[in-house]
Amino acid sequence: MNGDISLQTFHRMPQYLKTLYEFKKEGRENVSSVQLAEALDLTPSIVKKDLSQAKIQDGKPKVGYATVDLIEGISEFLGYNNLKDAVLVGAGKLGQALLGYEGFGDYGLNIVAGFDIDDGIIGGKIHGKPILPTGKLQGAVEKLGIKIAILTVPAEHAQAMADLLAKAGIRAIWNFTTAHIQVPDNIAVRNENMASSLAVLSAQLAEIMKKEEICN
Amino acid sequence: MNGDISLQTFHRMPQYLKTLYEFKKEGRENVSSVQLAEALDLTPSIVKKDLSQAKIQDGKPKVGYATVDLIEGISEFLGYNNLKDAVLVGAGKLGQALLGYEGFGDYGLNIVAGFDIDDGIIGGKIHGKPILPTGKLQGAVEKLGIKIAILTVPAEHAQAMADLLAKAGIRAIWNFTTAHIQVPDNIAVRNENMASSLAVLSAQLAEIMKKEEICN
DNA sequence: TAGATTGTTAATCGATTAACAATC
DNA sequence: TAGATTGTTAATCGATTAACAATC
Repeated sequence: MNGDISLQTFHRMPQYLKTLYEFKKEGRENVSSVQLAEALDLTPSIVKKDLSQAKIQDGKPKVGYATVDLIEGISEFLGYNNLKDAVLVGAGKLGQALLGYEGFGDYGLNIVAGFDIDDGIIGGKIHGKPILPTGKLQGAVEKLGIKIAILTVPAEHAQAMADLLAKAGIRAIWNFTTAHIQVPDNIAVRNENMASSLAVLSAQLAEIMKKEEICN
Repeated sequence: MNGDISLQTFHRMPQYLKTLYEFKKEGRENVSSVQLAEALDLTPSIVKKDLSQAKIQDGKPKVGYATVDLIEGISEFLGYNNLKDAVLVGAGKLGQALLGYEGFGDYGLNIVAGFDIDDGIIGGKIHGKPILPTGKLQGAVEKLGIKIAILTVPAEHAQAMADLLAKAGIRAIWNFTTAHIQVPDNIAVRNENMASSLAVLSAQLAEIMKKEEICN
């Protein structure tokens, strides 16, 4: 049913939603593809294509889309209305920050617990989330039928932990480590690789600095 | 000079580097595009293209690339050898986690200070980095000639802060907020949007769960 | 030498953009 | 009605993949 919608489209949806909330706050009852595109530095074409492919709600020629209906439609489309449980593996600095990140609820994600090997934090709570020993990971995931894991362990443990997660029945791994993990193809992986992101930003910066030099 | 190298190539470079370090540790003196591709789930074609476009060091037919030379070449290419200073704006939970992230040094990035408006943390240090009032941001950036900023303020302040950063002479913004920021086109922006990433992962998960359903 | 692997060119693929008929 | 905007189709663009001559 969504197999033909590109992942790029999914990537833009939360941005549309955020913009729509702002428009709603400003009292706009309708929005056009041009307005959405301008707010997000996109083209009207891509906005129209995304919305027409993905959503139940139709726009009206000359009027645009009804703001609140579009908000509801995209929220539904993204599954923000029914929370999905997740576990977080590796409660170090980054893991703790993510445990305390309040935005996830808005995005339909509920972290039920963190797992770690450090006895100093096991048994306690961080930002209200219980920290359990890694040994209990598989049992908890199986019992609760959890499909999503956030991976924030040190890079050298990433693959071993991914294997364990796979065995436990996890079907989506949000990988915040710098390691590339190998998983069976019935598991989705999304890499949040800081080093890669920074490399791209640096390249863009170098390009800009070069241009400035030329112009001086 | 690098204007014709795609940003995708830059994105893959740190992954090559990481893999090469592992290969080196295993004692491999040479690596082929096939080996690199296998380790990272890429095709040999893209590896060869990336390396030939970006790098000074040539591979040898039948042998491959010299591991240590390739490491050196990519490190140089990515600018890991000369640290670039950066400021971090917004020392909340995520900001603090990034202030404490030790990996940045390896990637050529040095965070010199964090900025915030909270008197409770201003004047102190977090993970060894001084926290200064936002009012001192512009002066510090100008004086030190800093070009890179990490943006971790609440979304509603993102645009105002981006404007301030632009005025101060920042040329690259690593945006960790969910807000889309508008900047002049002599400033590079890299968005690290959790909501967008999660949307993509959820879509992939939904696809997988659908397949499993069909097969049962 | 024979065969593996490079570097590069041409073909493919997929996503974005442009164009336009339909329509409110 | 006239004009703005949708939804969709065709054209463009860029990145990946496949193919292959060069070569160690």
